[in-house]
Amino acid sequence: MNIKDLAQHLGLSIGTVSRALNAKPDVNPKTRQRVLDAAVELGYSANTSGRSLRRGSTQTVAFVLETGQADVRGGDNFFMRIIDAMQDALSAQGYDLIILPSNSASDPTEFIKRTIARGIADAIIVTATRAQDSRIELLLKSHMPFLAFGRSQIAGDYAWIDLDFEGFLRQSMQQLVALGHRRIAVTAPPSTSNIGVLLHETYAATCAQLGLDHDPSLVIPAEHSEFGGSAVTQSILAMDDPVTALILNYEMMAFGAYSALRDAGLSPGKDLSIVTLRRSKQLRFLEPAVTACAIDLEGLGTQIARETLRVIRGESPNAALVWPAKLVVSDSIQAPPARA
Amino acid sequence: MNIKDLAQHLGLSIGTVSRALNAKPDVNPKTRQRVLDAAVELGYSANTSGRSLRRGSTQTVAFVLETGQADVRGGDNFFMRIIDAMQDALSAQGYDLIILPSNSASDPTEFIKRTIARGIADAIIVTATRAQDSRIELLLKSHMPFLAFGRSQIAGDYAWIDLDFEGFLRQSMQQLVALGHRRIAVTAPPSTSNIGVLLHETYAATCAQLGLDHDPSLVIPAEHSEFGGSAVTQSILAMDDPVTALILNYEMMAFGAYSALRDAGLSPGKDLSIVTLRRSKQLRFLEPAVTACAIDLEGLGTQIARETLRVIRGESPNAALVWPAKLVVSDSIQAPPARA
DNA sequence: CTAGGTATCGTAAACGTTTACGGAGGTCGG
DNA sequence: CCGACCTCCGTAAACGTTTACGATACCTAG
Repeated sequence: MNIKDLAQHLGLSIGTVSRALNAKPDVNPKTRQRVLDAAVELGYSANTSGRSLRRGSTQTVAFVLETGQADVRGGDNFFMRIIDAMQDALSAQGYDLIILPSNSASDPTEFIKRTIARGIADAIIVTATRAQDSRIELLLKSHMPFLAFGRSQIAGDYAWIDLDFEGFLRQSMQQLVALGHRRIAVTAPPSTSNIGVLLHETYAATCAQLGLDHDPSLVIPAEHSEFGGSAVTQSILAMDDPVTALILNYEMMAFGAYSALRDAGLSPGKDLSIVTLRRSKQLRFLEPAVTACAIDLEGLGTQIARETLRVIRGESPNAALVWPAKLVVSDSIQAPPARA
Repeated sequence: MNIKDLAQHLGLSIGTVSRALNAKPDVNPKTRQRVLDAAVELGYSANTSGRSLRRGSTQTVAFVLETGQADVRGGDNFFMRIIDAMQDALSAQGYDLIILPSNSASDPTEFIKRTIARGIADAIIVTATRAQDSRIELLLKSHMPFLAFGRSQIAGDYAWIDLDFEGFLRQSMQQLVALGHRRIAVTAPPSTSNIGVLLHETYAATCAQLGLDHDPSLVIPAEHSEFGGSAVTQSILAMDDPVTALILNYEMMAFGAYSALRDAGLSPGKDLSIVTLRRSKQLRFLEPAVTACAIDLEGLGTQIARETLRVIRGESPNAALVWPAKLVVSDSIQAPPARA
């Protein structure tokens, strides 16, 4: 079912049919309607290869999902909810969204290079960004329109959007200090990563602001998993100078933290206050309810789509965008226990 | 960076360059190597549109992910692990994998129709199949190579692969009966769905086989979520004639079941035996450890990829394939409590 | 030495679209 | 009544590949 078949069936030339389908001006309204009717009747859709070859654009946005990342595997499908919203926003503008799984077996940078060269999409969205991210350097050098979901330390004029880790940590610490906590631990990725740096800086600044002693060793590296949560909790319980609150930068760690506390005969909230980054469906089954941020994932998805389209169209995009996270307090944070 | 640029840079014609890149016979081994070296040096990859337009095939498999389904949202990224393995198996054969998110906003059948017409992939994999699935009818009618991940009641010659729900239920009931259970409940989707029908039939057959009274009302419809798990548990606890074991056909329901039992002052395993479909990472934090099936998701992914390639190549595929699920017994099933 | 064969490469057509350009017919003002 | 303009449509080139076919140079057997 080509455009040629469609044209023959209508007794028209393919040029006219194409113009009719693409709403070009110089075609008789009556014939245009005839063409449109025949198209839906015969189930014609323009062949993607032919169209994008001629147009030089694919009308497609590629979302590169690093499937090996812990953040993808855990959680209540964080990414799927974002992608759903992106899909809606993009298709409203005539764009398609495809997800490209980049697994750990292949080099992420090579994957991006190949994706650019193949010309499969008009823009690329990269996730799981790192501080020194060669994918971003590559995208900048190749002048490929792209958006980074997650910040990086690569200099240059490009758009990125990320969650408000800073606001999350600041709000958490404020709440905890208001309850009387003085020694607060927070998990972080290794300090070489950009999130790690950000959390360290924010921790120091907030300590100063709230009048806490700043002990950098309380920013504790932890694996992004349930097991990371239990490991960091155990290490905290073994400390000489007791910590009374723990802030987790990945929500699934809460499962590990709760179970480590129970194994030690302690109860979350009462013996150790727990805060985690994002409210997710699974967390609702933890008792007491865990204090976490409400993050509008659907809004985030549409925002990502919008920014990406602006990059494609060459409009000056919001170069840096921090997506708000609003802390919702529950019973997992309480006043610190009386000193033994 | 066209093939033309590459050819000019090498002082060759584009025909020769193309033949060299595609390992065609009539090209000098020395020039071939020269071409390959220049290609990696200049970062050349064949433009997808041009190639697939000429070839008539895209060397791409599209995995249509129904992002609105509960099974996608829950779990420890069931699909991502499958997709990872598919990716490896497909790229080893020179194929690419793209994921097409089909969200609830659009009609799934229209989405498939458009995907076919656009000619974006050589084969389509559909998920979240239903008993009467118009997508499968459409794919059959259009002669598009496809594979259904999940069974359906649509007649026709097509390949599908699905988890072994039947074996799961049979193994679970055998174990439970061996422990002394006589009244066993099992959750199921509405009986109009194919899984619902399958579970009903298997339940009846296994009851007969094991000498249990067959009470069809013990196949209980339940929502595929944590809340579905707690709802069904509560309804069981309210029964006059007590049920001593509960089999959950979706793993995340275990969270709900455990918390409902705790709320009633009961303990899982001791007061009510619990079995669930799949071992997932999150479940490890439930106490006692929940009895569930080990399912080789990576193997499943490679199998899906293999079958899809066979469909594309017109080789007779394994039309129907049930992927094994092996029950791993833990402390969540125990002998039934003495009758009060 | 020549005819035929082989190895290697260039040429050009084709895939399905879009779009600049031109042409035929009709309308209208002078 | 005639030239100018507008409306509508067909023609053909172009996008980047692949591949059938032909061409050249070289080699070998007779």
